Amino acid sequence: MSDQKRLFLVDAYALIFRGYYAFIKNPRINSKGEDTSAIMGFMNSLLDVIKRERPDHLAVCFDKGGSADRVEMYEAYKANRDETPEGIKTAIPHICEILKAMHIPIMVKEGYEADDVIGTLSRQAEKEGYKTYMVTPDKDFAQLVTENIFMYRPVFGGGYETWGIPEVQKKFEVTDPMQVIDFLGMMGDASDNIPGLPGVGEKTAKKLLAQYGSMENLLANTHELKGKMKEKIEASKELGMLSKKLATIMLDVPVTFNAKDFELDQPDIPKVTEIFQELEFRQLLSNFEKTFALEATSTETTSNKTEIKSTPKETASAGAGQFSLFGGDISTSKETETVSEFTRNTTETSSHFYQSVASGMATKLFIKNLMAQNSVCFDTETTGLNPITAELVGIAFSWEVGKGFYLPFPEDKNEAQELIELLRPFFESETIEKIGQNLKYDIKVLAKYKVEVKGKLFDTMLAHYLINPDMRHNMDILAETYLNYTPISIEELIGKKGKNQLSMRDVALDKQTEYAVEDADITLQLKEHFEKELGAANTQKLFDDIEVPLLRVLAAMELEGINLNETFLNSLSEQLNSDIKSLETKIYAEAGEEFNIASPKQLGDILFDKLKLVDKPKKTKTGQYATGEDILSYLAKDHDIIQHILDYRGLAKLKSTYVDALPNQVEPSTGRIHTDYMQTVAATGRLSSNNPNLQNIPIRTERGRQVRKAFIPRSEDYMLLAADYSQIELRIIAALSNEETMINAFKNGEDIHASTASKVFNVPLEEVTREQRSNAKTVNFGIIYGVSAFGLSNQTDLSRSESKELIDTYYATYPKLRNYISEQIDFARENGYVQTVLGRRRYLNDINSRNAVVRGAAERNAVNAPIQGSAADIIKLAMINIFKKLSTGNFKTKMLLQVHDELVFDVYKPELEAIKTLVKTEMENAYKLEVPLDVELGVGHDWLEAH
DNA sequence: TGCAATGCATA
DNA sequence: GTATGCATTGCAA
Repeated sequence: MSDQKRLFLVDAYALIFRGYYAFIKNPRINSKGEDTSAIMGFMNSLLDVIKRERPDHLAVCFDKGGSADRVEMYEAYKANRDETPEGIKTAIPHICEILKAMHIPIMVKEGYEADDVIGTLSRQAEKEGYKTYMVTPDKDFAQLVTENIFMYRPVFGGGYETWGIPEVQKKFEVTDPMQVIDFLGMMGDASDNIPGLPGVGEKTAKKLLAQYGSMENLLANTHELKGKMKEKIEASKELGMLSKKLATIMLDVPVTFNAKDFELDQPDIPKVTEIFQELEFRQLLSNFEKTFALEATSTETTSNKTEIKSTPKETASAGAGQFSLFGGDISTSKETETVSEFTRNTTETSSHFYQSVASGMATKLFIKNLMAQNSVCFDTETTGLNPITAELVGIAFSWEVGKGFYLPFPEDKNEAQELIELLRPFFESETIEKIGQNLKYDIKVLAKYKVEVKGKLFDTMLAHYLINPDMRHNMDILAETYLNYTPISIEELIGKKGKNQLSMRDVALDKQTEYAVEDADITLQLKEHFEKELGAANTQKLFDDIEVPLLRVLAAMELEGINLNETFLNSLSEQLNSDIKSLETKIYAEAGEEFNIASPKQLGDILFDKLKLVDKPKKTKTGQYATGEDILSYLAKDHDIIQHILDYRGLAKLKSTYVDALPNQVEPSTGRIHTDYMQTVAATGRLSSNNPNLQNIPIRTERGRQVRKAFIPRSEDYMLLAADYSQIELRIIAALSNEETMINAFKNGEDIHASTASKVFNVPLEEVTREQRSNAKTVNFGIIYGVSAFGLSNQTDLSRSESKELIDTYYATYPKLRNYISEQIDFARENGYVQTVLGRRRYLNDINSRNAVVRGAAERNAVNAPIQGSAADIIKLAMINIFKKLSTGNFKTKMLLQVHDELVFDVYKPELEAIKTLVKTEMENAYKLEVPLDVELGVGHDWLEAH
């Protein structure tokens, strides 16, 4: 190895942005509501570099105040950059503080970019005999590469690549790295707003460079070019030279490379520890400690450096002769400490003991051991994702971290049932707690084997939903976030989805075991993690009293499904088809040509380019003409074609999304539609429904409403009952704000929108016009969504100023409502979250954003989330109570659907009166507010009639 | 084949 | 102005 000294220069902003966006779908938010994604991302990269390369010398370089020289040359330089995201701005001071504590020099020079600082330092270091590595993903740096200066680029998916001269030559098709400047100058750079030569992209730039070698030479020989390109380039010679200058990294920044200052020495460990703890970087802290602890030991030991040892890993199969393995003595034998590794742990790097259990005696012994536990994590493996058709392939169990067992299931149905019978005492035990990730799925699978899962439940997915509802809750994400562990991916096991995907049944037993037990093991670890965090506030109660009991309710509703009148839908489809056809003919005639009406792009071109229906049409953000419903509605009265298009769209949507789609969703084995309720996706606490979505079946238009006729009771002996909360969100906001005027209106059973209109427009209740009521209704809803005059005027015929006036009068009428709204916003500012009546939280990181648009959105969330969320809490309570009564009362009636403020039941006719009372009582009394809750009931032979 | 953009259904 | 899910087009890979 060369003993040449190595200097690493880190391009701070580039890594910070990269880190920030790596977490963009899943931002890291700590308990104080701070977005720490950028800090985390940057620190991960920095520690990674230190750990991998152990540089002798290291500095981190920042931009400051942009490049004065470049802006002087070209006003638009970097002008199109979006404003730096809030999460990055707030990260910078933290990062600087950490770097200081780590004794890593920060290099900045006012008026220069990090590129220039790095360029200058690397040249200076080169003269002093250093090898320099520029740590950055930014390709622009390639121009600086020499024999002694390299790029050290993080690559997607982890790891780094080093670019020396040969790599740059290959990447850019140049002979000398300096030509990268010409290359960038020619093709331009959208992100830096370097214009480049018009019409020249990457391909052409490479070609020209190969031919002419430099920008100057190209511009001097434009006579050799041909056609359009010749014209364009000759006309832009100045632009070309300017672009080249802008792309050139400066090498004469007034900074000095002082070797002594740049030496990497031991950080101030207590200080760094303190900062990391403050930011709640548990995993990062341990990485940090390992990174520097390792360095300490490796310098102390004189013996040859020991690389990280390979890890013990055991996948054993317990045959009948190995009973003792169940006795619990295994932990003493092979287990060693988890390896200290910076990178994520995986099944390859973590010590574990996963075992499959053979049939016969081994299984019996295993179950005996299982029954002796107080709390067990389990995970079912099946042949597919649909729990109604999926068959059990195996079940994994774990009750001790790092250890678990896998019980494979025979393919033969009778044998499988025999095996599950052995497990019945476990699943139906009231005393053994069951832990799982998305237990609703496992419960549904086991229900097919007539096994009920009883006893206390702990669902890690639900737990995390309450802890941080804005995140996603896949096990893989949770494992990576909280355990720094990457589980075996299902794709690794059964392949990408599509043609050649295997079934779990086709996977070798040892692989099944590794995968399945790993899931159970991880889930168990996550549980230990989350149960502590649930302690905060009312979260534990919400978990125990709402989400976990609801899981069983939802499982039952989903298994039950709902009956669908397919014959009816088929005839509806025919009708729609002929109507669509005739509209199509009319539209083509009016447009003078045939085109795809469903394509917004083509439609826009026809309407606005060809027919020129409007002087200056509105464009969407992608530059297309906007053809949304709101836009077209304005034009409808002037042009027949518009109304026809709107009708066409409506019918086409109806047909494809509902009338034709629903019959395909009927489950053959039950003949019914089984939706899947997602309990952990809506940040406010609502449920969502998919495959199919039964929460958006049409109702507003006459035509659409017909689809509801297709939802019918299970048989002649049943009727559908629909129970709706009337105005629940308005009642909640009235109650929470303690606005007496509104509360009294509800108490008196008034028509709330008319009542609001009467007060706001100052007319007697009987004289409220339809228009006044309608406007009052819009404002009432607007309040729930966090009104603005702008939004209101968009929704009504009112102008912006009329809207403002209406809102002002509204607030004057209901002063406490206004107070409540500002209280919510203040609360969010102070605490970083808002909460529902049951204490369900929603964190709002942007509430203090300096960006007014972003902040405004967070403020509307602060108003809406408690309202929408409280309504969700209340109906969840009602569902749990009703479900309980239906079971204990041995009713034949089943709860089938939930649509946010509505419940639908399949009612056994003899039970109708009892059920009506039961449902209304439970719903209206699910939660006590200052305002009475009101539930409207409807009964019918289909869902439409029930309304 | 997968993804973003657009549009639209519900509460 | 809040919260979702899904069909379609059209482009990228």
